[in-house]
Amino acid sequence: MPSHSTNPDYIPDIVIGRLPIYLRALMRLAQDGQEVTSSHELGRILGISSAQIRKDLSHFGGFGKQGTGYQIAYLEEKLRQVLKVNREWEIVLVGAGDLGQAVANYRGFSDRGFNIACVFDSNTQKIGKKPGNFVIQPMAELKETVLAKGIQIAMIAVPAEYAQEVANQLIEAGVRAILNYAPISINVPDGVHVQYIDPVAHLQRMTYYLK
Amino acid sequence: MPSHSTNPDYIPDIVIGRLPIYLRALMRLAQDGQEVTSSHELGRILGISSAQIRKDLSHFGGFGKQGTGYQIAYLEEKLRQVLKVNREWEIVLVGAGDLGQAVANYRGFSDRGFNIACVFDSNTQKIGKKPGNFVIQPMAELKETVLAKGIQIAMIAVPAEYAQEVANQLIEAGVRAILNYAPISINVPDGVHVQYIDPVAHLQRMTYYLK
DNA sequence: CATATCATGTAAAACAATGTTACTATAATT
DNA sequence: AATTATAGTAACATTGTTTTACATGATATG
Repeated sequence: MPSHSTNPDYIPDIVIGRLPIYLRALMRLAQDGQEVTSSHELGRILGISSAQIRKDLSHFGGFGKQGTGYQIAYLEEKLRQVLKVNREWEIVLVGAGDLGQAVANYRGFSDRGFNIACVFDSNTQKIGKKPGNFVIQPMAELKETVLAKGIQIAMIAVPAEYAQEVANQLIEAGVRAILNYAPISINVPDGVHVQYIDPVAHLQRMTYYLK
Repeated sequence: MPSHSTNPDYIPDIVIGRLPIYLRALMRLAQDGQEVTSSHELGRILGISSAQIRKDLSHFGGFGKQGTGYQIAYLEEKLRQVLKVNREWEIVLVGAGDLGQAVANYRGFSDRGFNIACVFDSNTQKIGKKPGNFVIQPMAELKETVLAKGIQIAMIAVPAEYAQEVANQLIEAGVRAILNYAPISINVPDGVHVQYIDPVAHLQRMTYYLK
């Protein structure tokens, strides 16, 4: 997450983070049969100011039409291009415990262009066919398999104490983006991106405001 | 998420959001048998500057000792107090499909003080005993049950098209904090907090930087 | 015991993000 | 033709966030 105001092409990560939210809203509007929307409507739906939406989008070009608004299908396509999700991505999943199996079986990934291409676990008893259609492979095969497939994205669903070591191996195998379900922060070199899914952290963030 | 610089007690939400991360790191250090840490060590572990950690903590008082650092157990306890997680919280879960059942069976919640107290689903065929120890109740019983138990926290794991309506019913029943697993933004009145779990949005945020 | 080192807490400064306003250009509607 | 709606842009003000610098106190060392 570099910044460097010296680089005019630099776009704040916080802006990138809002694009999937815009995309999600556009998909919903499209599904409801709507063809055109506006920054005001999007803002109302998302609880974001219309000015901010226009400003965010203007980083990437003019996608709307003055007086009319945005063609939903067109803007959706443009956002997919920007986010590079106008293609399918293969993912490697490490960890086939309860959490890992739930992640493997979650339909939302393949529905939205992310295919789990292989699953690894250190428990040799799990090697073989287990959840859904996935053949669980031993960790020893990770590097070779991931390199061969050229996979750049990983999900980690192992106990916290193993997450860092797993991350190291993944990075060794060429992974550049990690979605970490383990409740622990991991250290990665520059150029590798990490996002965290920790539902309990989200809950704890809200309890502050309760009672 | 109000601000108002007129209120000296106001603490930025982004600061609140980092406290669970600090807590998570402290728990790990404690588990490893360590008794004392410092803002520098925490910063190194978390990839956050030590100054920011000190500043964040200073909002709530002086928890450290100059020259020494922070007693891990003490700081952990203080953070729990601030976040109000030095107690157990009951949660209502709505949605008992694949995702809802996976959420219901996830050990991480009860391990960290969040107990799923009841589960609702609109599919009458699911009413009865299904996942883990949870008896799935019909939506018609939601308001009465949640009000009677005084539950303030909910998790939504229903298809996106039903999420807003479910949220409305939950808020009617007194819920003030919602963890939404449905990939859609929901509108809530002031005083109700929402957090989102959308793994695909996290992945899409990272693909921008790939290739 | 004096000195060096380490670490917190905080004030000030620097930086970044957001919101506001004003404006132009364009499109659709009346 | 006039009115209304909207995007896109720029300038600005405001707010929020992070970093820097440093005074103070604690600990360790020689």
